[in-house]
Amino acid sequence: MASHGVRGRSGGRPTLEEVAARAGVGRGTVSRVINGSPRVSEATRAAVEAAVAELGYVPNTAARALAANRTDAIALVVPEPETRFFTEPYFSDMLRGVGAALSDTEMQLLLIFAGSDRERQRLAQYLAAHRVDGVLLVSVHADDPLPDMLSQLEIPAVISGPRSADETLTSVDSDNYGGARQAVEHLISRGRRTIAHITGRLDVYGAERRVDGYRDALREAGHPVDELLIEPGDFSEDGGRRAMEALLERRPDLDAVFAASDVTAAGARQALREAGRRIPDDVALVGYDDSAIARHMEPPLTSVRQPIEEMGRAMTDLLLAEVADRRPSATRELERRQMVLATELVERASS
Amino acid sequence: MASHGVRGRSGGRPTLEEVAARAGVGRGTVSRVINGSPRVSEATRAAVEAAVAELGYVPNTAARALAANRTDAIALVVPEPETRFFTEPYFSDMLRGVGAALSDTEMQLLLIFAGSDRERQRLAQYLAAHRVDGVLLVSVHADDPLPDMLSQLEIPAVISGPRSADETLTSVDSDNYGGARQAVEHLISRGRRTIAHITGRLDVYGAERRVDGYRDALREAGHPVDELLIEPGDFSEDGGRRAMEALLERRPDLDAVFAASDVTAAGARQALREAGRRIPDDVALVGYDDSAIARHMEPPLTSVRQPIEEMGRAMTDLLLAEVADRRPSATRELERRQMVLATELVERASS
DNA sequence: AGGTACTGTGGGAGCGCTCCCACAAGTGAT
DNA sequence: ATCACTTGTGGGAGCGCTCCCACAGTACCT
Repeated sequence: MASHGVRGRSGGRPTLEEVAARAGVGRGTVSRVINGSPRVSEATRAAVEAAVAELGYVPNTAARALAANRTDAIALVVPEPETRFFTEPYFSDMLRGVGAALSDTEMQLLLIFAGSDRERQRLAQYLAAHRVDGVLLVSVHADDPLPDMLSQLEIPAVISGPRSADETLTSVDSDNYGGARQAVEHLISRGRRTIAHITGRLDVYGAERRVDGYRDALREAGHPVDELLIEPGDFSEDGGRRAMEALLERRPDLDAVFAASDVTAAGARQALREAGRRIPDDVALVGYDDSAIARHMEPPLTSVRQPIEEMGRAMTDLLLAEVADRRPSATRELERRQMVLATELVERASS
Repeated sequence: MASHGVRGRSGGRPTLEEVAARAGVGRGTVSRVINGSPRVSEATRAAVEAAVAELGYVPNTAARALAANRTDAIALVVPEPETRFFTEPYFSDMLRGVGAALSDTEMQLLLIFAGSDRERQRLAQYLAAHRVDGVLLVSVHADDPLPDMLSQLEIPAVISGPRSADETLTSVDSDNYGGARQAVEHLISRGRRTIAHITGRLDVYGAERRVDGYRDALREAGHPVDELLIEPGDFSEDGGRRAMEALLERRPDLDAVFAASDVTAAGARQALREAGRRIPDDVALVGYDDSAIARHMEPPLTSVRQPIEEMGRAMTDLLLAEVADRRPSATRELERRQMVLATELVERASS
């Protein structure tokens, strides 16, 4: 209650003003040194730095945030329940990349889960309060209102996996098209002739691009594209199994399958087994994601690896650039950017 | 819905002052309403709330933090590399508990990894800047300077697992002593007579307490405590195996083992197998932690479960209480608290 | 000599809040 | 009537920064 008046002028944390007095310069000069402005003479800079060290000065983030209208923090928003976050290696890889990109920055990372309605409510409040300078968005569903909310609030955001070909947000994605081509070209090079494709959920842009890659790879190799060899799946194991059954019925002569995810491939594998087809002898199988499933499948699954950690790093770099671009000092306008990272085919025994 | 119309000065967000003007009251009154002070008449409160809604007012966190000298955020500090965080269920359980306790609060949770030296450096800077109101500390090693740093900075902190019997920080722990007793009493009740104990790292307080529990349980059941039956381990699988080998050599007549962790038990199991002992027929085995290992072991391992999620919740509640206690409005001084939560024996086939 | 450009510096004016003092108005006791 | 409270309210004085304008000093032109 008695905390009125001079709040421990001797015991409290030193302020800019105190550092300035100690160094025998003005407040503005100390601020310039702290913020690395080039407009300070070498001698002055040294004096200020000495004073900072002597007093153990640490800038007050709140004051800075208030005056400069920034927070020096970005959020990684995961619109999933925490469980998935811990279960799927995707997120930990992503987090590692983000962390790496941030490690030589002043930026603080906030991890925000928005799986439940309640959490989403909180998040909305949080964003409305502009408590972060930017947002990294991963694993966003097509109809999620989050991206638009961010646009409206004018909060810089980068999304992993654009929602469509003309995504308005800056995005980073792996080369779904190229990855699919790699898979199919690999199968062709192994002498497979009748290559089927079990797609992902086609309202996911990436899944669509994989179909495009599949088609073009066949076409360019001079193979006809038979629409009967394309069966929609939904990234799930069950979907993979059903799709495989349908394919076997329609084209029992197929000798290879490219599945849009490892999980889908696992489902397809079951259906193949039940139909008495051997992998890879009768039918070669290729998945997508190079997840743990791929390594542990029997036989181990050839799969397309996405550079998730790199994606995290790239997303962060792009976001930081956008954030920097909003600062008063910035001049040029950044154009919309869509970055695509190369995939890699990991060959295993299934093909 | 009206929030688009009144966008006034260069797209800025409404301020307290603007809300006050709109509601026809003073700035102080709006502040009181926002902060739920009881000293506001019903009519005024309603008018202010209407104005807040109409303008879509959201408090500026930075301004609040600066004026009130608080951040409305706490950190969960994990002094481990990220990998462990994602691998061990301990952390996700803990996080769930913390999240639950925070969910009806204004508090924001920050997740901070401090595994590498570099990260620790950052953390120190972060804490020095008082960017959080309080800190939750999990998995702290005995010689970690972090707790002292927090005391010095006068940042409220709660630690999971006290470092010693007279831990200076508020702490939450599971009942290591009681858990060990449960394990040993269970073995006794199953008719086991010669019960060995493989300890954890004895510089960890909790491990020490488990030894105490082991001793007391035997003593109270009228069994002699044979020091030759106590073999130090280090929580690792390899340590468990070596300890088991030593024990088998010294006391080949033993018929039960209480291991200080599931991982240790896994190591012990290997040594037992190699010595041709059957579990549980020849030797009963009990672990500690009730981790995934326990469930998947062959045979499934009886183990002592710690209520980790509850611990997270309790830690958070205690921390919030301490933080509230530092606020200017608070009067009473909180005493140092050490909370201990009960464990539960999960019986499986190994005993 | 004056003009025009820099570079480096000090410090005023806020940023949007919270805290607290002052004070009006109401209540009930003398 | 006065006094002593209480309740509700307005608004000043900061919190510790950043931004930016003013201005001294120096340099290099015409």
